[in-house]
Amino acid sequence: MVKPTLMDVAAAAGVSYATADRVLNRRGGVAEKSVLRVLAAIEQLGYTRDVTAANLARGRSYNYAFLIPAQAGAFFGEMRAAVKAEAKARASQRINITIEEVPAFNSDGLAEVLESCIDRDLSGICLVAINSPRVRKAIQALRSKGVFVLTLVADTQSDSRDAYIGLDNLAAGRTAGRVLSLASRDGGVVLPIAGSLDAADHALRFKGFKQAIAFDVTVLPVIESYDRPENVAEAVRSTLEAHPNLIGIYSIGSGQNGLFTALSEVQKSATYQRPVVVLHDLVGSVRTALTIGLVDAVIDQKPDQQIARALDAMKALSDGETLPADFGTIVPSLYFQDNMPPAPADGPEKGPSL
Amino acid sequence: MVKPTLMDVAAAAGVSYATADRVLNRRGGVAEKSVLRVLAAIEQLGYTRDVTAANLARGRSYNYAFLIPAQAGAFFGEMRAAVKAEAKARASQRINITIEEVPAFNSDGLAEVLESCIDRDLSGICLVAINSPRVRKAIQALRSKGVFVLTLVADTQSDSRDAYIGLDNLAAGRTAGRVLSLASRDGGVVLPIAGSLDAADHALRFKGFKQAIAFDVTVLPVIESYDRPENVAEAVRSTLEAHPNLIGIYSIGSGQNGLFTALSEVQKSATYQRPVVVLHDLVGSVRTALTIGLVDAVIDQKPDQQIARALDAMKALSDGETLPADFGTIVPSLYFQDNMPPAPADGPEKGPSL
DNA sequence: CTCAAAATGATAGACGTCTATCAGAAAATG
DNA sequence: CATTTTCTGATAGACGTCTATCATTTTGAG
Repeated sequence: MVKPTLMDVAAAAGVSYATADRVLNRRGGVAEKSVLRVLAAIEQLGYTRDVTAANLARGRSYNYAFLIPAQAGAFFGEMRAAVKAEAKARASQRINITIEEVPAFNSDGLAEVLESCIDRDLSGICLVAINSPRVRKAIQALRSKGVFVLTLVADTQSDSRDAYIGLDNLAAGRTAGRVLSLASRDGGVVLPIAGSLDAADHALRFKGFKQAIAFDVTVLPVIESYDRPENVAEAVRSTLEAHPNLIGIYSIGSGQNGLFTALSEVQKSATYQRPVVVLHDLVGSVRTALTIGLVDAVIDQKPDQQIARALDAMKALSDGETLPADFGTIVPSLYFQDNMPPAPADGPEKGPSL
Repeated sequence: MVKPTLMDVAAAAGVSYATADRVLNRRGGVAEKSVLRVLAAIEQLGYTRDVTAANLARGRSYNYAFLIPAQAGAFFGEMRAAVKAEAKARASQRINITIEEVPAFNSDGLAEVLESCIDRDLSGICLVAINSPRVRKAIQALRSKGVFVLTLVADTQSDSRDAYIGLDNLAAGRTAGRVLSLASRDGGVVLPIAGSLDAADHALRFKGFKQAIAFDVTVLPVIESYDRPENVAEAVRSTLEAHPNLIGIYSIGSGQNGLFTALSEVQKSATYQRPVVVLHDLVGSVRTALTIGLVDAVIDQKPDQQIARALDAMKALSDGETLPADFGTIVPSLYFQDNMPPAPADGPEKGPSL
């Protein structure tokens, strides 16, 4: 009834512990027939190795590093908090996690940190990728040392990392399109605002958006705001002037503050009916805007789930497993003010360790 | 640089391992000042006990049972699959999970199984509750033996279990209301169909629905289908006849097949524009309906996440931690055909254990 | 049959913790 | 001061596995 140990397996197979161990850990030097008997015993008893005991014996612990952009933006702040929370939660499982701040939008800075990681005895690294030759080279160097490298949020070339954990941006855009289509049952005009269509993620979101938008809805030419709030605000104002019957806005990127400014103007003036607004990432300010009804729907990429997933992935890789094909794909979540998840708690101190 | 052990703590505190151990495990018989020094050392070194080693030494393993209704319904089938998947994934962490089939809608049957669990050396039980005195009594008996009891999907009285993991039904209803409000910008008529308003979850969903629905939208009297497909189909047909301009339908409960039948009739006849349809639980048939565009939005309670959450909760309780207040609250997910999560894989065999 | 090569068995020490026991030291009691 | 009581230290064996070593048996080749 109890879980069988390797001793039980050996006994069942009629061999010694040593031989069973040689088979289990592929040490070689075992006769074919013994291998088969051990494998059969494993199968028959339903033996699974007690990984915790194994790690204990091996003196093994998992060391992972997260490189998170040191950006003012709330998004990476939440991400960092999520990493800290997971680090605390997994500390007792022999998983050590460090967070490295990386200068934002700076491929050389990123590469430098990556290069400094090479002799740190890490088993895995998680980074928000920036595509540059030097970064790719640093990643390659790490991987050839046996370090698993995962990209998070933003990807590199798919053959230069072990996995990518990130939002399915096409699905995200499609979802936004669907919402605005729902809202414009009898046709209408909608405005997409992107940071820059040169950014792969924004381009993909926009593509999905157009795919899902209903045929009788007019999509205005996309405005590129370069994520500057004043550009966003200006775009909203002038579009509303030109199209007083504007039904919806899809804000593909950042610069949300400009959006909020313009929208609250609209809300005060009774001239227009406020358009339906869909935007990304349920960070603090967005959460507020959604709560007070300044915007309608938020597409979230669940940073906390991403880092949990990333850790699971790194652990699985470290344990020699292979990841399912779509393991890293984060399906976008759609939140209204009614189904917002609770804000991430800051310090849920758990009591003194038992 | 390495993780400190209890030995290190003892050394730092200037006491023996035995004393440090006495403090850590609250064995008593330690002088106040020694306690303080040990605690200080723990604090200073940032010591956390290696739980895996502790469990190993204690010969402790976590035995949990899930009681899942043996219902034909796809929902509990998915739930069962999710339990199996988690069981496999955690087998190597000294967590043993068994699934007990329980007759559906049968409080005595449930109670019987519960009663049979009492001498099974379980540390936790997870069940889909049915409110009956006998069930409550069985739960109490278990809890007084130190077994943690969690309710899943359906709750009992809140003081008679350790935690409830389940959908926030009010938020779910509100979300549905929000979607249909979005779809009826200039007012309109919508139809809610429930299984029975006597069921707490359906009542709560309906309440949320009414809360969130826009003021200029007319909500028809709720139809109670008792989850019978033919009733649902009939309700849809007759309502469409009476209200050809019906904008939306919110199916609060089950009996989805009747809904699909009626809807595909509508789709074929060109008489009406198909109303916007919101329903619950992304199980197989619903997934198909969403994919082919027979329905528009699905509110899901993420059974796989629920069972993962339940396991985390039971483990935390077993480890003497206390759960955060809203730990069991599952926020409803809203899916369109565009952001559906991948269907749960059946057998993602991982390679031979390392 | 002989001898080397291959396969197997036996076993010890480690990993970090738990539990238990026993002896000795320090403190409190009268 | 003698005697309890309370506290402390030391240590051993266990948990399930890994790694390593050495001795022994079996096998296969010549």
